[in-house]
Amino acid sequence: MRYSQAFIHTLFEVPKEAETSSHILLLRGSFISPLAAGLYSLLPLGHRTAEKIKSIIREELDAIGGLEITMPVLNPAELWKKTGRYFDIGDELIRFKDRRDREFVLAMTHEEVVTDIAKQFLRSYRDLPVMLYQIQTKIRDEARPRAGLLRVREFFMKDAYSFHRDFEDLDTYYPRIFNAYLRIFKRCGVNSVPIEADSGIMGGTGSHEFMLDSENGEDRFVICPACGYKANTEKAEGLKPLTQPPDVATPHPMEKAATPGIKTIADLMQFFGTTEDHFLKTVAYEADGELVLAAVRGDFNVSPTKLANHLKAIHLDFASEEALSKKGLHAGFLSPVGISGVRMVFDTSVADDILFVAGANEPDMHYRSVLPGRDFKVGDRLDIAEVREGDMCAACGKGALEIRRGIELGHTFKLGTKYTAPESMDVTYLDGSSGQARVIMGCYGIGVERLMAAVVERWHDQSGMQFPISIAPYHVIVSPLGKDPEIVSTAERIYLLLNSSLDVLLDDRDESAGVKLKDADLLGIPVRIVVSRKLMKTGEVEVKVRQTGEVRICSEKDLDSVLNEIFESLKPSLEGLPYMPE
RNA sequence: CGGGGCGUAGCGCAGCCUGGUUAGCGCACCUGCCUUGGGAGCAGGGGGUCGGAGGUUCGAAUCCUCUCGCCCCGACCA
Repeated sequence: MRYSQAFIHTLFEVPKEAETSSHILLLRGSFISPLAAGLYSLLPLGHRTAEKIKSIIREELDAIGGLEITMPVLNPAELWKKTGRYFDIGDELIRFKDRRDREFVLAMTHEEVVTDIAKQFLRSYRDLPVMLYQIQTKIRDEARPRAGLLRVREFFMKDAYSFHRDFEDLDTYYPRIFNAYLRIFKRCGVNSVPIEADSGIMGGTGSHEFMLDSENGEDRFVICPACGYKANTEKAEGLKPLTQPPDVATPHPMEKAATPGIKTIADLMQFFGTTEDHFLKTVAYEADGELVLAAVRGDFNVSPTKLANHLKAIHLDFASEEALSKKGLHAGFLSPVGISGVRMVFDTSVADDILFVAGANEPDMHYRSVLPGRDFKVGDRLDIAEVREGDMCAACGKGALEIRRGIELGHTFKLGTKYTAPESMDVTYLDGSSGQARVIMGCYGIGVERLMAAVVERWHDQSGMQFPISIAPYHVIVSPLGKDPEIVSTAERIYLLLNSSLDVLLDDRDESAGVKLKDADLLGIPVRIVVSRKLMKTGEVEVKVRQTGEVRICSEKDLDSVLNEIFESLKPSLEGLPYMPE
């Protein structure tokens, strides 16, 4: 392709709305064009890269037996009501009526539709397992799109769904997807970190997120340097040792203390002369409308995600003043002491050997020397606390957990029967012996544009992007510097020679050397071939590798072998990541 | 949804506080000459409902009211 015909319109200046490097560079390189908040057009360069990512995804999924399909984005609301998601999902799901007044939604994923297909066609154990996937538009009315392509409202998602005769088969199948994911990201030029994840509203029995370690990521995950445990902070568990030894040796009886106007933990610490971890922090939530009190040790915070999961709640929110006063409770002085008729959840940090300071369930009053078990009843203790940087790893007890930011590149779920259950879409098959059995599902997603942006986050420098050869819009850019006939004809010759086997961009513009070189750097084309007057004297050309900065000067006839060497060196290593066919 | 910032040419900005010719600058774009190893030079040129609506005024980019949009932080987020 000739540069002058390629619809490339680079920007010299940084668009004001962009702050993240991938956002800035994709805009400056004219890969994308904003339409509205969280909506982008993919321009020719961005489109080419997205298509290359899609091809890699297809190759890897086809290699493990995946079958590509296409499902409609427009879905009848009825289907989504059947699985309950119509009611469980908030404003993120776009709903509307058609001209005949029938309710529709714009699909944000396709579990409903694919399960409907499964119900129609999967009859016998002979039909299982099967994996169907598509690369299709997803629409989500995100509360806050951000960072260019990292979080948008409409995007291409590769969504795959597998169907199995039982959980064992799903467990056997899952590593194939897992490995294919590692291969896909690796082939796109980035290392992904698989972490244990919360499955959220999707439900199910197990889930992994594939993260790219990145400052600009919006997710947080922990990593244990000792045992390698990795998990989303929404799920990760740390040990909860005390900063001071327990104090049951002198089990003072509980006593009430007036604490007029003292509200913050800091003030209370001073008032009672004790440390944060000797307070009992009680927080009120409404879980699907029911008032719930959650108690953690004072140095922890309640994790809403963990709490919601334990409660199997769809909607969890801080309790309103009204909900509290209906039960005669007062925010700021909540306590499990003397409470009844309200559901309580205790964190594992609420230990039996600590004399706590706790609220008194009346204004301006606290108790001191509150002993769990003696002064209030403790049921099961669950992990509902947010993990903190430096907490000891609960998996090995040896490592201090590190918290990292990451970009979620992909997510895999063992769904189980969430969509095939009788109360959902009720999908069964004939198992060949005892009759009907329930289909077990898994689902697996990758955001295409997000992956593109993530690769740019990982691969760029001051001058611009540094695309991995596998997903670069063009493999090679040929830049003739100057208009001498000899320079032009050499560049043309090289272009025609390479263009039959590679994606080549010929910078045929009447631009200064500086402009051409700067643009080549900005666009991040992996290999640049410069033809210049300086080099013409010896009949040579310059080959430069964008990612490494490596420069080779070679004659035109050696170009082929030099390029072969370079391309070989740019291939990602897939060592240890074999296909896992059936 | 809460907090903050910003809307003037394709991009980046000045002008606004203190209202007053034809709204200005750099980049980009077009024409010609010239130049070709790091966003050159000279000359000429096109491009604006100053986000929108209403108001104040003889007169509004500028003052007032409302409104829409975009970005950032947080909440939220199959």
